[in-house]
Amino acid sequence: MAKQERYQNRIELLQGTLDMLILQTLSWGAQHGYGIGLAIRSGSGDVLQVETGSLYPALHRLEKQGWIKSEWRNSEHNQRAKYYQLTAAGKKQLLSEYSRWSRMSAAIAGLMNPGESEGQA
Amino acid sequence: MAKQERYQNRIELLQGTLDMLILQTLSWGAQHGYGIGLAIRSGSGDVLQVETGSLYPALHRLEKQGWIKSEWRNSEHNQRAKYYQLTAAGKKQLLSEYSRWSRMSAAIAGLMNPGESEGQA
DNA sequence: CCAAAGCTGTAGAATATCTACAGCCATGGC
DNA sequence: GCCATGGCTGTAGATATTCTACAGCTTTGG
Repeated sequence: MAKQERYQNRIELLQGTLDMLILQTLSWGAQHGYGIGLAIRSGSGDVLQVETGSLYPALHRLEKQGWIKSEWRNSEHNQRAKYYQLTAAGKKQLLSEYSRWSRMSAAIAGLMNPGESEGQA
Repeated sequence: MAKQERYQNRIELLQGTLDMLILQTLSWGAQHGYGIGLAIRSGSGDVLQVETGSLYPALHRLEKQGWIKSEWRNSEHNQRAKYYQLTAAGKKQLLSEYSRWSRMSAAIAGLMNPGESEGQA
């Protein structure tokens, strides 16, 4: 590799959180893949965005795990779309992933803001 | 693959945050790799832990980027150790990564707790 | 003298995300 | 009628990060 090319993969999500975000979106009701992507994007104020090349493989993965199940229907726009909904196992999984996320993000926040209880203001 | 074997790679960190955590640790003063690992672990109340196979490659990566620089010294325990310290570029990088982290974790929190301004308590 | 702890390192596996490409259908404007 | 655009699903391959597992050296203490 003559050129090192410093070729940052732009990652628009925190890795490991996509599954949780999909499950959370579905906890508001059945939805198709395209709609899930839009919901995550708009629900985060355009901060988080999922590329289709990440989204669809993730949906297939989650379905294979039994956390979501799908059904072909017609969308609002009269297009064929695969609607997903949470299974009971998926609800459990969502709780579990959220718990892990909470624990870890709190730990990181603690490391990044040490002495937060010191009330230095 | 006859057996699916569901073989979860246990990830004890949120992917993409290790560099930030290392830089943050070094912002408190020069430290060697082994000490950085301990600091992250104890500073997070044992929630976050870095394996040596993740830690040392990360340090080499950061040094190659010019965000940290190293120097061999003797440790408290009279062992040869490579002490790292932040460069000016590293301080900038830390701010940048923290900003990205804050933005994204806030966005995720918003999605996971919709209606937080609804003050239902 | 030897075990345990301190300290650094590499190789290879597993996985998640991205970029880039591909294709189909429906609607609306011309 | 035609075509562009948007809605919708999907795959292949590149890239990056983390982990597991291994390897080796030094110092101190019993």
